[in-house]
This record gives sequence, C-alpha cells and structure tokens, in this order.
Amino acid sequence: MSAEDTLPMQRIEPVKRRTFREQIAESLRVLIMSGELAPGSQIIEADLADRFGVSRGPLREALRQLIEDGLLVTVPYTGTHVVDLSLKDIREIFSLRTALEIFAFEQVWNRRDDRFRVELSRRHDDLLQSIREGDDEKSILNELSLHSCVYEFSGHQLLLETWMGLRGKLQLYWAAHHRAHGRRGPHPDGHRQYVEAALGNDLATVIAEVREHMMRGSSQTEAFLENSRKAGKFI
Amino acid sequence: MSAEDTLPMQRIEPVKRRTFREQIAESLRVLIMSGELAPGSQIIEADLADRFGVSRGPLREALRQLIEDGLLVTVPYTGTHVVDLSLKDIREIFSLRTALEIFAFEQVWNRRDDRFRVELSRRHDDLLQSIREGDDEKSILNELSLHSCVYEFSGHQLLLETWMGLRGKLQLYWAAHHRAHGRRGPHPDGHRQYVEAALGNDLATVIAEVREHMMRGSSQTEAFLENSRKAGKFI
DNA sequence: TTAAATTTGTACGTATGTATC
DNA sequence: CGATACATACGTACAAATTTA
Repeated sequence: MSAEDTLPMQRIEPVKRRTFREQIAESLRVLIMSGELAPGSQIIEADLADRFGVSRGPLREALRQLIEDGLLVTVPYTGTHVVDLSLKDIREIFSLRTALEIFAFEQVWNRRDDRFRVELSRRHDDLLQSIREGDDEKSILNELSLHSCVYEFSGHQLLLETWMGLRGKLQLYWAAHHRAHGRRGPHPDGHRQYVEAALGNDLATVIAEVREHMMRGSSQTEAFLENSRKAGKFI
Repeated sequence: MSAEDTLPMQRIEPVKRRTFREQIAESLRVLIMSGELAPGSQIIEADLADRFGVSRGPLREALRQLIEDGLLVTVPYTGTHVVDLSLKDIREIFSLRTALEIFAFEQVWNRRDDRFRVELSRRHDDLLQSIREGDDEKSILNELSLHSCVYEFSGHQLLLETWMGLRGKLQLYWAAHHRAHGRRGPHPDGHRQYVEAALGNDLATVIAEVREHMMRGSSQTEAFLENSRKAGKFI
C-alpha cells in the first residue's frame, strides 16, 4: 500500500485490491494447509499480526473465518491452535466424502460433455506426471484436483462448497503429515479405474468404484495416522 | 455420550460465561432465522453494535461467523446483507439434503435403539401437537427437529454439522416467508410414513420415502417461492 | 468533482479468564 | 491457596479506503 502515486499507472494491476482480512485469511490458509503451521501448534494473534504487518483487528476476523472453517480451534481467553485431526475425524471425512462424491456423480451424469471429459483426463495426466516426477506434495494436490472435477461440473454450488470444506481438511492433514513423516504420494495406478468408470456409461459402476476407492483411501490414511501416533510425533 | 449413567444429581445450571461475540452471534442467528431481520435487509454494523451495546470488534467477529455460515453476504466496502435465497438455492438445499439424510439413515440404521425410537416418536408427537394448535412457526421448528433426529443419532459429528448448516438456511427461509405471506405449516399427515419407515426394518423403504418426502417438500417450497416473487414482496 | 455514508484499519489501553509455579 | 504471567476479549478514538449518489 506504499506510494503508487509517483508513477502514473505504468503497470496495470488486474487484481482487485482486497481487504487485509481476505489476504490474511488466504495466506493463513496456505500456511496451514502446506503444513508450515503444524497441526496442533498454537497461534499467537499478536505475533501473527506482527508477521503480517497488520493490526489485530483484521487478523482476528481472518482467524474467525478459519475457525468457522474448521482449520483452527479456539478456547476463549486461552488460545487458538491449528486443528489436529483425530482418527474419528478422518473416518468421518472419508465416509461423508463417499456420500457426497456419489451424489456429485449422480448430478453430473447426464451433464457430462466433452469439456468434462477433457478436463478429467487432463487432471489425471497431471496426476500421473507429478507421480512420475516423484513430487509427492504436488501429487497430493493433483489427486484432490482430480476428485474436484466432478464437483465443479455438477452445477451444484452448495455441493461444491461443502466439498471444498472437506478438501481443505484433507489437504491440511496430508500436507502436514507428509512433511513430518515422508508419506508416499498416491499410487500411480490408483485412479485409472476411477477415471475409466467416470468416463464410462454405467453409473452403478462409478458408485461401486467410488466406494471402493474411498475405502482404500480411508484405510491407508488411518493406518498412516496410527503409525504417526505411535512414532510419537503428534499428540 | 450418555452422561446420565450415575447419580441423579441436581442439575445445577452450567452457566458458562460466554464471550460477547458468542452471545451476539447467537442473538443475530435468532433475529435472522426468525425473520425479524428480513432477507435482503442491510446490516449496518455501527447501528447493530449500538443495539447490542457492544463495540465494533466483537460485533464484526460475530458477523464474520454468520457470513462464513452463509446467513449473511457481504461485499467489501459496500455492505452486509441478510441472504435472500434464490430458487436455485432452494433446489440445491433440498437435493443435497436428500443425499445427506439417506446417508444419515445408513449410518444410524444398525445403531437404532430404544432411545432413538422414543425420541423420534416424541418429536413426531410434538409436531402433530403444534399442527393441531395451529402454531405454524412452532410446527416448522418441530418439523426440522424431527428430521434432525436421525442426524443426531448417526454418531457422525461432521454430518450433523453439515446438516445444521442446511437447517439454518431452511429455517431462515421458512420463517421469513411465513411472516411475510402466512405460509401454512406442515401437513398433519406428511410425516407419518416417514416415521413409520424410520422405525421399520427395511432401509430401502426409508430411502425411497426420503426421496419422495424431499421431492414433495421441494416442489411445495419452490411453488411458494414463485408465488411470493409474483406477489412482489421480495426482489 | 465533491460529498456523504459505510466499511476497513490502526493504536493503545483495560478487563478477564486460564494456566502454572 | 495465592501470585503471577500470558493470551485473549473488549472498549475507545481516530484515520484511511471505497462505493455511491
């Protein structure tokens, strides 16, 4: 917000000027989801306000947003912490996700067009590429992006929003634990059937595949969480 | 879960002292859901802070909570308004609700015990009672309470939270439009099949009933919304 | 272009609840 | 139990930014 008035708009700024609260909330989200702010770690709003170079007002509002989002938890007068997902949380996320994704496929089924097919294939290719490159972090993001496809094309705004909430928590979980324990990224062949079914002509096959896919994911995630706990790195 | 496993000690009110923000958020929620703050009406934070007798800080945080909840919408530097649900919103709420409630029944199905059966029946009786009394407002609340039962007993916290978000918007919509247009409350016989199926022994029957039930509800609500719009009372 | 209305942001102080020694 | 340290919660006053009329 320094002096842009010296030189008369040489550079055109296509981005809308946004409020501090928005910028802070987005930055915080990135910090949390990337695991830079580890699960369970405490948030000191005074320190954070300093780091962002803003006063506590907008910062507290940004925090409130993330709290409502479920990325932070707070106890009045005591402190605010980054969430640390429990085994039950993971199970709930995966089971609800199964129901939502099946519903999403029902919604999108007769709306599938070439744009959908191209986009789904593109994201699958991206996922395979990042796996080949051995970039686990990117692979995780690409896997989530692949699954997001059906929600985005469902034409169901509320469903998309609900999914984005779940996606955030999943990403938080994976990114943080990947950093801490070097979790292996997605298996190269793990989504071939998923994509094939999604592009096919039998909704029942897709539903069965989604169930199967989620069961695998949940089991793997749960097992990984158990090991992490035993390793004593997280409370 | 069940805290009544020991002595029937005197229920001394656990009067948790709460923060202003919490109290404001709850009061605002009531004001909005009851229709006292009409859909589409603007929120002037300075005025509201005055009315609540608090400063802008906690009020803004409470607003941010409701915005994240979807009960308020805001445009930076311009204003904050109570949401006004569109026809598409209503359709999305009902369709997602159908998927969620079916999932909730799947979750609860093998967990159904006497407590569940008693509670479901009790809420149904309450609904019938309020309908007999002609108390439309209470009938609407009781109808939502009846449907909440399966979510509460599902043992799925995330699912319950998701439902509560939808429930809030539904209540907001009905309460506001009831005030404005004198919408008739639920039909006395509308939930008999629903409860019977929920207490029965065939999950498929329940699923079919939920689908049917929601289709009816959505159609009625949509038709009512159309009429309201034609009457010109809402934008 | 100005002006008004409103939101957004800053600074600093006090109060309050929690935890810990 | 008391004292204390800490972080949040809340208040006030003012300044700046943005949109709309």
